[in-house]
Order: sequence, then C-alpha cells, then structure tokens
Amino acid sequence: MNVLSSLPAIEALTLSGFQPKRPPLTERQRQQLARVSTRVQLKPGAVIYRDGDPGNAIFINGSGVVCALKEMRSGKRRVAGFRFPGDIFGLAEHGVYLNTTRAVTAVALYRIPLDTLTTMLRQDAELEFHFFCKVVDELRHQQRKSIIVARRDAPGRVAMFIDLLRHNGAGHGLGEDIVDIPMTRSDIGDFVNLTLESVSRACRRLSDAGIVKFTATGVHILDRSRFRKLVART
Amino acid sequence: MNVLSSLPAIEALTLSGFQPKRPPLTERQRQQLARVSTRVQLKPGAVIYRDGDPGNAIFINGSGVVCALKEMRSGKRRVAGFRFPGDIFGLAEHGVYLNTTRAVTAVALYRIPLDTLTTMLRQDAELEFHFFCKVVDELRHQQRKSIIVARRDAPGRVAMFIDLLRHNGAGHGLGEDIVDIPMTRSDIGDFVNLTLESVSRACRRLSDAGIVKFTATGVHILDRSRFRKLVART
DNA sequence: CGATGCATTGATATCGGTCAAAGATGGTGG
DNA sequence: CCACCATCTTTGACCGATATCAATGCATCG
Repeated sequence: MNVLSSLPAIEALTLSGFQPKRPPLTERQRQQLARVSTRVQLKPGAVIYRDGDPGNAIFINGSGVVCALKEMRSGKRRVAGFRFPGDIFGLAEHGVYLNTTRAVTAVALYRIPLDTLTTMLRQDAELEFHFFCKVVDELRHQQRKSIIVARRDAPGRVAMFIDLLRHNGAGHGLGEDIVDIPMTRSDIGDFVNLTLESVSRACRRLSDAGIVKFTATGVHILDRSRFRKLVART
Repeated sequence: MNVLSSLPAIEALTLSGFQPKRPPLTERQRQQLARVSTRVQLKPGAVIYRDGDPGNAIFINGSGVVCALKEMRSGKRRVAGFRFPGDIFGLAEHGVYLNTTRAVTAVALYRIPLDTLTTMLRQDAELEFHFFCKVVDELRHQQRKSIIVARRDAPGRVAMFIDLLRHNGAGHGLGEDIVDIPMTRSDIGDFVNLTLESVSRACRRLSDAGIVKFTATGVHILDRSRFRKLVART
C-alpha cells in the first residue's frame, strides 16, 4: 500500500498545517529526509519547474517562499498557492508537473527523488500516516480557501490574505501584528482573484480605514479587532 | 493507525469520483457496510443535520441528491457542495457537524456510527487505503472547483455547473445530453457564487444562444461543441 | 381557489476590470 | 556615485457585469 502513488494530482502538501494539530515530523524522520535529499538554493524569481515539465522528484521548502501557479492560454495566471517552510510540493501526475513554481524570495529547497520517498514511506507506516494527515490538512485548507475567496469584497480578500501570511509567515510567531509580504501585488491578485490594481486599491482602503499600515516590505496591523472582524466575516 | 480520526474537517468524500480512476468498493465491502448501517429515507427539503449539531455518525448517499451548506450570520448561504449517490458525508469535527445538509430530492441514506466504521477500517487495510484515495479524489475535486468558480462569467459558471451534474447525475450514463436539475436556482447560485437572479439570466443567455434548452426539471444540451468550449475555457 | 415558494424580468447602483499614465524602488553599469 | 532602466506600485477615468431592489408570472399544494 503505497501512499504516494495515490497522490497524482495534489501538487502540494503542508507539513506545517494551517492550524497545527498534528505532530510535526520527528527528529529521526527529519534526519532521514535530510540524508536522502539534495539541497538547492535559489534566488528570487528563479523557476523551480514548469507546468508540463517531466519530473520525478518532490521538494520540501526549507526556507523562503515559493509561488505555485498555472498559466492559462489567455495569458492570465492563477496562483494555486504559496509554499512556506515545511511545505512539500512538486507532486506530479504521470511524471509531469502540474504547475509552474517560482521562488518568491531566496529559498533553500530539499529535493528528494520520488522513488526514494516511496521506499521510505513503504518502510515507515508512521511516516506514511503522517503524509496522509497532510493530505487531509491540505484538503481542509483548500476548502477554507474556496469558501473565503468567493463572495467577499476586495478589502476582505486582501485582509484574509494578510491573515494567511500572518499564520504561515516565517520569522514571526503566530499572532504577530507585523506581517512580511514578500510577493508582488500581482501574485496576490492572482491568488485571491483580483487584478493587481484592485489589490492596490484594497490596500489603500484598509490603510485609509486605519486598520493597517503598509510598510516597504510588509504590513502592520493597527486595529486588531477590526482586522479580525474583517477576516472572520464569511 | 486510524484513518478516520484524521478526517475531522473534511465533511464529505466522493466514492464515485469525478473522474473514476480508483476501483469502487468491492461487493464484499459494500455488503459489510450495509450490514452495519441503518437505512434512512427522507423527503425533499428534509434536514439531515445542522451545522453545530453533535453527531458521530456518517452517511452514505444511496439515492437522490443532498445539499451541504453553510449559513452566514449575514443570512447568506454558501453551498459547499452536493452529495450524489455513492458519496460519503457527515464527517464531524470534535463530534460536531460542520455544515447543514438537506435533502434536495427524496433520498435514501445509510447511516453508520463512526465507531463502527473506524473499527472496520482498522481491520481492513484495503478499505482504509480506499478511503485515503477518496480523500485524494476529494482534494482534486476541490482544487478543480476553486479554479473554476473564480474568474469566469455567469454563463460560464452555470455551464460548468450543468457539466458537473452531467457527470454526477444519477440515472444517466456519462456524456448524456439531457441533464436533470433537481435543485433550485438559489441553491445553484449559492454554489457557483451568483445570485439566483444572475443564475436565471445566465440560463436565459445560454438558452438564447441556442446552446441549451431548459425543460421543466432539467436542461437539454443542444450544441455540444459550444457547450464543451464554454466549460473547458479556464 | 387563495397561498406559498420558485422563476423570470426590469431598473438602477455598485464594484471591480480595463486602459492609461505617472510615481517609487532597486539593480546595473558607466 | 550617479544616471538609467526595468519592475512594481499607485492613482485616475471609464465601462461593463453582476448585485440589489422590486414587481410580476407561474406552478404546486393545501
């Protein structure tokens, strides 16, 4: 019973779940993964793989932020999601990657051949179960996103995006009020389904309302209660 | 290693996957499930359970269509999805249901205590693996939906909804051109994120374009190629 | 045969998309 | 060190699609 063979179309898993409920990888497992992986360092903007590329290795994000996107023939892009430290991505269907992934910041990745991981999982039921839990987490995350992205005005979507960064962002503890925003307005728009101009205007409106204050590289949440209300309102 | 304990927030699985790639339940497993379930028959409109209700039983849809929805305090509803024959639903988080589910048509359900199913899965690795595959299917389905619902005009969304019914609808083989629509415009709108008026107008536009023809209880696809183009265009 | 719920249609308002231009910002090379 | 260029961001004007509000039509069921 091989778990990975049943993950053709998922593309990514979140090891550090949105609401961390499951135990993270054990130290033993972490070391085991490190032993079989090759470390890859990339600069901002570097493409990790393209939609349609053949590939049979998966990646674990060690540090930085990665953007997974799909390009339409219309030229529009759709950001499937961002991969934060701890996230696994690069699951292919029939040996072909499903998305294009690009480094948003400088990133350090661990590249693991699929064969190797498959073997590891076959030998370690606990690790396999861990992967299963990650699939479930990812599903929960997807459901949450699809509910949030729809039916919501632009400032609401941007607020919920900031909240997502607040929870996933590296370098800050949960509940931090200063959030780093490494990706462009365009990336954000393609993720929350707005144009980059609308994202900009939404940021301004949040700013004008005194809820947040934008800095060069991020945002400062000024009025926590109003921000929460904006995010919570489904 | 118990699979179900890790499915707190999923709410539903699709046994008859959107693109059936995995083997369905074996006859033995089907009989096993039938033995431990109680059959429930409901009329259209009947509520199966409400968001927040305590519950520790899951349901398998035997026939008919069920609607799973979330109600917002604003009074708006959001349809998470429809459950067709073969679908499993009613997975609760901490013993509390996450959605309200309602019979759209007359339905026959199989109600199975979670304990019982858990035990069964623990004893049957193949069945457990089958469930895992269903989680993956559901995740794929979610990703597909979230990509489709966003960035698309009203007629496009309605067309893709009709296409979804065409694949899932009971009583017709795949690829059938006559599709039954048991749910209301309001339900459709809450699913594809349009108002009921916009759904109505979109139907009219599809009608006027000669692509489909609406009947009392469903829709007839007249121009298959244009319909496909409309659905395929991401 | 009213009453109720659902569907259709119309008028108007609003929000975000599109097009366009003008600031920031950061990196590169002279 | 500064000028220049590319990229990102902001802002504005306008338009179109959908939400909203409102009325009517149309079934089904007491």
